Amino acid sequence: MYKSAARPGERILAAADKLFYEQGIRAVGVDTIAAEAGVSKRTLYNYYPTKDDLIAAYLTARFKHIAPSDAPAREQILAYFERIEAMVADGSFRGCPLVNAVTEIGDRKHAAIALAVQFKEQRRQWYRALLARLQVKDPDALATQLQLLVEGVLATALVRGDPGAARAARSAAEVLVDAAIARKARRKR
Amino acid sequence: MYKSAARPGERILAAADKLFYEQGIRAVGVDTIAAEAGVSKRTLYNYYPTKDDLIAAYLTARFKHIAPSDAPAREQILAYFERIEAMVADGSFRGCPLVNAVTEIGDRKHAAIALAVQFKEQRRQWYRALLARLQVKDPDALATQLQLLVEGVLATALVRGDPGAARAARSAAEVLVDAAIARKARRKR
DNA sequence: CTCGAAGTAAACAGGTCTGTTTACCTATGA
DNA sequence: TCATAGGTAAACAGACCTGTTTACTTCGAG
Repeated sequence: MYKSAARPGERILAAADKLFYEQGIRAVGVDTIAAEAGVSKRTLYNYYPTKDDLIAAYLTARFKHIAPSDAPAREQILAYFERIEAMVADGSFRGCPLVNAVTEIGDRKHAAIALAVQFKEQRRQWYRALLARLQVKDPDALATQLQLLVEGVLATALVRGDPGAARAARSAAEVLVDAAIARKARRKR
Repeated sequence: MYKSAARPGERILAAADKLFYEQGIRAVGVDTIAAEAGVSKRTLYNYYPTKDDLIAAYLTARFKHIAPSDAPAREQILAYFERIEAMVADGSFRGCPLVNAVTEIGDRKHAAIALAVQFKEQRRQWYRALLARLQVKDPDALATQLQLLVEGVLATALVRGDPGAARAARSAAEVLVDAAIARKARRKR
């Protein structure tokens, strides 16, 4: 490994990200991560005192906010499904890291579970805000439904390895959103 | 453990089912399963020569066909979401065993992955047949979409532990199915 | 130039895992 | 009666896990 490609902390996190995601949190030992990062185990434990700390850092680092955009709300929502399709299609897709972590961890009090709940809710609020701009009747409920489609795509693509599910989800989202908009229009009449 | 509650083979499978599902496949060792079943490790390995065999048996045993019914197709579809809501609500829900297995296993050639793909497809065909009875335009695509909602509920309930997602999925399914039926009717006009 | 921070390599402790083996026990049917 | 199939209990092999420790090296700032 190239010693000075990046600082040790970053190399460790990059190695953990790669291995945890590809093989699973429980399947990868810290020895393997240290080797992949080109770092001694001592150094690894210097940066992340326990494996759980490294897991939490891995999950935290993976999720950033969606960049806000001025594009029409309906297009933003549908574009998100296309982004997911691209993610799923590139071959290395192995499911949602947060859901996987919840599956693998078991202990409901682990920091990773709270992180997952928090992130999923944040994403749901992103939908909710866009739907509010479309003035649909119940943006909260519809946001939940759109997110169910997203989670469904992630799980299905994990099992089947096929990005077709993402397209199906996009068109389902279209139907749901347009039905909600139509209902609003009908109400206005 | 009561020695003659059932035959060893069944007791082992019951113990594996409980522990694998509650704690995860990787989290549970064969020692633990043998102890829970009240059986020596020797006997366990007599019935299931490797842990992988036991995993495959666990997953196979969990999934039965849906009992065929003469109820109206639309009602059957919606009732399925209510069954899932009940599953999710009882507190011990820990996600879909097949999806969890795929997450935990990693090796795409493991028998469990083929089992998961096969079962999910079988379930999708169940939807497809019901939708064909409703004479919607594209039963195949809609079947996929309904299944995305189901998978979404399972994943979301795993993370959030909340059965509300199942109700949201039910009403989304209602909108999707009714939109497809309406489209058919419009075509006929 | 020297001192200290940060790194390496490698062994170690104590635990768990899968799977095997040994020695013994017990019930049943010929 | 007694052989045998099927069971128990417990130790064992060999691998891998997390986390610690020891002894040595490298390098940059004062």
